[in-house]
Amino acid sequence: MNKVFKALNDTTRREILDLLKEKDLTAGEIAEAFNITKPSISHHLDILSQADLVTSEKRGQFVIYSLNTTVLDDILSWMMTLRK
Amino acid sequence: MNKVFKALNDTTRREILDLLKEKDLTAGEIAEAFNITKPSISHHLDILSQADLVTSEKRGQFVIYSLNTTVLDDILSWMMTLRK
DNA sequence: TTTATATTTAGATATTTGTCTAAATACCTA
DNA sequence: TAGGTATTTAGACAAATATCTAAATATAAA
Repeated sequence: MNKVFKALNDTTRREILDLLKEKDLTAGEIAEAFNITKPSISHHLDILSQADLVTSEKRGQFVIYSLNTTVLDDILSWMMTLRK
Repeated sequence: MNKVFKALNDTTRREILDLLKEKDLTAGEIAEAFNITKPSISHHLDILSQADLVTSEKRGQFVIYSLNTTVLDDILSWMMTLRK
């Protein structure tokens, strides 16, 4: 759960997930949505990947990112039991 | 949501919440559960308080901490819509 | 093969974070 | 009031983090 919480602890990364909720996007399309340089967005995507919150697939010159929410299940159930 | 995610992004703090799920505890009782100095635990409790994940009440020399899970609601619903 | 586009890697830097020790504050009890 | 216990505050420090620029890599197109 550590890596997931770490990945979620950043507004930009949470907004990236919100974007990917709508549809898969290339790294460049994601970067265009923010006032941050591409290398910085690439770094954010790497952290999201490490947490398995996104998956990526290379297609030609592009890298397409997709949302993966299955890793949220543990956090969700932890929070639910915390609420009891 | 920022402060809550920040507060949750630490194993010690999440374990403090787990402890408080069982029953209210004084700062000292919480500190005893960890191999960390009391000032450090106090700092963690401060971060949890700022996020409103715990409330505290002074009773004599003691400060009693309680869990407050209502601030998790926003996060929970955000995660649920992310899963769609 | 050369040039252009998409993305990541490397390295630097300022800020934030978790931890510590020492000191301060607050309350209780004799 | 004096001494003891509980907790927090202050200040320091090493490690982690978010960001940037410059360079490297990979693919596509001319």
